[in-house]
Parts: sequence; C-alpha cells; structure tokens
Amino acid sequence: MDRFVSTFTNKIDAKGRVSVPATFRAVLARDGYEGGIYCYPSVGAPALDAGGERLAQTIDGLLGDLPDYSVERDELSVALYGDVQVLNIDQDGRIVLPQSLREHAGIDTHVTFVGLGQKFQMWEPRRFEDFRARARHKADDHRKLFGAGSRHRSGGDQGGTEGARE
Amino acid sequence: MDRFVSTFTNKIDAKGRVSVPATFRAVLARDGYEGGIYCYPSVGAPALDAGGERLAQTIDGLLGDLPDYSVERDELSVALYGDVQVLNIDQDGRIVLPQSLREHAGIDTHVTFVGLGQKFQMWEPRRFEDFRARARHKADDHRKLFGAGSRHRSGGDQGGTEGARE
DNA sequence: TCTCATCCCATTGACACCCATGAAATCCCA
DNA sequence: TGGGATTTCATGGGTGTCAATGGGATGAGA
Repeated sequence: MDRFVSTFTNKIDAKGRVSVPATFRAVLARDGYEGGIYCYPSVGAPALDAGGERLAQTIDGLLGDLPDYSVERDELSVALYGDVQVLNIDQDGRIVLPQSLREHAGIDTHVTFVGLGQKFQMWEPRRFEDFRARARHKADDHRKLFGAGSRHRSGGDQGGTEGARE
Repeated sequence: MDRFVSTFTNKIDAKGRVSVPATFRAVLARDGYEGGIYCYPSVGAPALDAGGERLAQTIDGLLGDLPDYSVERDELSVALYGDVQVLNIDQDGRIVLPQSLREHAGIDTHVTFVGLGQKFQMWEPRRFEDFRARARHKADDHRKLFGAGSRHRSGGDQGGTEGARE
C-alpha cells in the first residue's frame, strides 16, 4: 500500500501524545521519512497537513518553477516552509502536536486522521464531521460533471475504467 | 474471468466476518490487491462499493486533474479517500466490515454480494431484493419504449445465483 | 530544580492466523 | 450414466499477535 486512505480517530493522552494509525505509519515507512513527518497548518481549513518525504518533494516542486534567488521564490518559500514542523514518531508510533498546531486545528482530546492519498490531515473530530458532510456534497456535484460516459483521460493506463464511482 | 458478475448471499459470523464469494476473490487476485480491497459507501444507495487496485487507480485518476495544494483538491480527496476503508482478506477469504460501513448499508446478519463488472457491491439482502425488483420494473419500461420485436433475451432473471446457500 | 521529551514496560481489546466441520459441486471410473 | 470419491467453499471457534493507550523512569535543557 502506498497511499494514505481512510479515517481513524485516536486519543491524546495526558502527555499530549497521540498514536499515528498503524496503516499510516506503514505508508510513511515506505515513503521514507528520516527523523520525522512534515506537518503544517492546512490552507483554507482548520486542520493540519502531514506527510513524509514525498510531501516535502511536492513542496519543492512548487518552488522549482520559480527562478532561484527571486523575491517571489523567497516569499513562497517562507509561506510554504515557514509553518512546517517536523514531528518525531516515538517507538510506539506516537507523535506530540505542538501547541501552535493544535490551536490552528482546535484539537483538544482527540484527533481524527484522514487519508488523502499522498498526504494525510489531522482534525478535531467534530469539525471534521462537518467538513466531511460538505465535502460529500461537493463530490457529488463533481461526479455529475463527469457524468455518464464522459470518459476523462488520465495520465496512466487503466484502460477504460469508467469515470467515477457509481 | 476478469469481472465481477452474479450475486451471492453470505452470512456474518459471531466475529463479524463474512466470506467474499470465491469467484470474486479470483477476480480480485487477478486485479491485484496488495493489503486488501477498497471499500466505501455507495453514493445514492444504501450499499457498499468495493474493488481492488483498479478501483483505487480510478480514484487517483479523478484527483489527478486537480492542482496540488488547492482547497478543492483537499475537499474532493476527503470525499473520495476519506470514506474509503481498506479491508483485509484473511486466509479463508473473509473480511470484516467496520461498524460505520455496516450502518450505511443497514447490514446486520447477512450480506449480498452483487457483481457490477469493474467493482462489486454489498447489500443488506432485503434491501437488495427491493432494489432489484424496482430495477427490473425500470428495465421493463425501457424495453417497452424500444418497442416490439427487439426481444433479445427472456425477461427473466439473468441467471444469477440468487440467495446462494442460505 | 522544574519541565518537557524520550524510552521502556504493562494492559487490554481487536484482529489475523490456524484448524476443524459439513455441505455442495466436481471429478472419475466402472 | 450413475454413484462413490475428492475437492472446493462457507462457516465456526481457539489462540497468538499487534495496535492503542496508560503510566513510570530517565535524561536534557531552561
């Protein structure tokens, strides 16, 4: 398995530790993460984005389009890297969320881990339920756009799979 | 054989396990599924969609068109990946349906597996019977619209093994 | 010295593996 | 072609392992 999938809710203990779901750890292990996972406030949502080496490379990729030593690049670098924290995973697979990150997401006693394919998010469980409900609606709309039969090309092979679920 | 066809009804045991029909397992084996099958609530029906690696790639294809780091992408990712569960198949070909998925489909003691070609669905047997009855009505209406003469098959049951071993 | 982070160990509950059983389908041979 | 033998499959249950969680002990830095 090589993508983050599904959602899990775990508890924060008295020391502020919370277990990263085992399946996510497995993905991270494959992804390759030395020292810890990358974590930063999500853009446009009260949540935290996190991932391994591949996520860091995605960020690098965004910067790669801009010329070295340009003001734009520096600004974007600050915006993208400035809020990033590296979180260590202890031997039992747990991390500690710094205060600043917890505040941004409104996380208190429980954390909902949400797999998004190449990265995952951490949410306060209730807020996530609200967000999920809204996301489903939008996804339904999206699906209607694809509609019946309108096959959309995709980079890979997957010869002739139908457009969407359902 | 490379698509899911026919329907089977199997029982959930005391531990919450249910056998995936052997023919479906054969299709999955060909499809390639490392670690498990992908399963999520069906859209617009009280059922569960499931499939192997090919299904997962279909989801990837939907997301591939959206830019990294867009809020839109995150939302769609939540709807597509966030609801997905990866179900392991044990050595005897059985899976365990998590509570959340069983609720969505109203599944209690028995599961009806319905082949849909690329993927398959899991239903609570009664609900599926209702659904099937209605689907037949609609199919009949369609046939009437096409008019007389073009009768290409007996209007019967399309040879599925219904209610296999009860 | 106090606080915080890390390490280590214990508990518990869920799940995966293993084996057994019975029924149905298939094979095989007279 | 019929009937016994064999295989496949769905199902039940025991047991060991692993993940999530709680808490004590140790070490580093303020």
